Amino acid sequence: MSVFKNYLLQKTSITEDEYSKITENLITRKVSKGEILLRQDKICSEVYFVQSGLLRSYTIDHAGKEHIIQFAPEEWWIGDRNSFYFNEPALFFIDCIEDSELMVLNHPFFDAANLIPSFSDFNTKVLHNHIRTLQIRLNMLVAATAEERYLDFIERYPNLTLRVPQWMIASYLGITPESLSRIRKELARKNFKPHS
Amino acid sequence: MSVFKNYLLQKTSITEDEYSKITENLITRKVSKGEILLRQDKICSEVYFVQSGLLRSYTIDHAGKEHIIQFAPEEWWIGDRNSFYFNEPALFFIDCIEDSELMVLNHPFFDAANLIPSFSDFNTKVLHNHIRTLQIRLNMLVAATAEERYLDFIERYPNLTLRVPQWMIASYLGITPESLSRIRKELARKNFKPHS
DNA sequence: CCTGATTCTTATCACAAATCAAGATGTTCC
DNA sequence: GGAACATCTTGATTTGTGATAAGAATCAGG
Repeated sequence: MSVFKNYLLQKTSITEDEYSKITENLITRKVSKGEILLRQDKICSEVYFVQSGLLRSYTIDHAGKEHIIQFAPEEWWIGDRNSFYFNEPALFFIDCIEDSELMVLNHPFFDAANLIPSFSDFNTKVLHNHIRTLQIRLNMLVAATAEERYLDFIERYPNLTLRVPQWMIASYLGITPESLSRIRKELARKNFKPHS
Repeated sequence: MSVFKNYLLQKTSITEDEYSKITENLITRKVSKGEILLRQDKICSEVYFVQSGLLRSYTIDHAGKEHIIQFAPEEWWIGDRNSFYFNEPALFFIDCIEDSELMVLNHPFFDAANLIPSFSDFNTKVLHNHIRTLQIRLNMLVAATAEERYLDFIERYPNLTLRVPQWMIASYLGITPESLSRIRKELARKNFKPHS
């Protein structure tokens, strides 16, 4: 059974028959490290469900510097919901951090699946989850220090801490790799131990 | 006709009859400047549609400092969607900047209204709009300088610029009022003119 | 009105983080 | 195994913003 099927059957009350029907035209895609799946200012016409591997979304500022918005490991959704829904230019890039396998979800899929109330309800839940994630991220950025944001990150995404290079974590936290290195050094000095 | 009725009939294909039916138990609430409508860590059980006036949402950090998340003038929605939907503690406060009149939308309203497809579709659109707003806000915070954020703000919310005190704009931008004052001075020196 | 409170500006000082630079360590791939 | 590259750390310096304080301008209420 695919990761996506297992996920949907577990999270919703969709039946096997309904699942078969709405996913009959779905495809999975294998992508390699470094591959770009969405470019800023392009229309996002697909939302991805990560079956294995790791993706990220990020913007590039006027100075050409990357700023990571989100990581998407196994069983996460990623895509520019705004661009997908409104057919507007995407607000960020999406690319591949590890070789990954994705379920590719397009408009025909959502149109068909949303006819099933249990999927439609679940999709609404996913949207609310997305809102929560963005809101928490926003709160941390405006209200917490770099050190607090780092501690929050390793608590919230413990397995990512080991999987992504530190310069990406720094980018996600909104600081430079040098600053993150110093924060880690200071935490070590204060005898802080991760995973305790 | 209430601002809310006018808004809904204009933005959706809801009929007058349907409107009457779903809103029969709705109430409007008049609130005064300074009144707190939602407290962080409490459950958000109402979403507000602002008919007149101006609200804001904000968090308070560990040091006790406010950070404004959002302004909500006429015809805007405000509420902690996450707390409302998941029954979780709210991530921010909501209070009143100007005396305002609100349409108070609770769970019974949404339960009834979502039975009407044209409302349900519209609600999904509102959620996507919210996601877009949060995403743009996030992008600005991580990728733009304080000056860029200020210029973006006065372009995006020209009428708010005149209605809210500058220390609130500074709080929204994630800087101190002093820093905003310096930025404005510098912009004036560079001969920048708003509303040209 | 007048008074007190709030808001905005300006100045000085301090500090956190960015930048610049160099070295050390680790990884990939031929 | 070694070359080439990427990553992480550390140090020196600069820069932007915060903290604090004080004065000017504006606003609100008795």
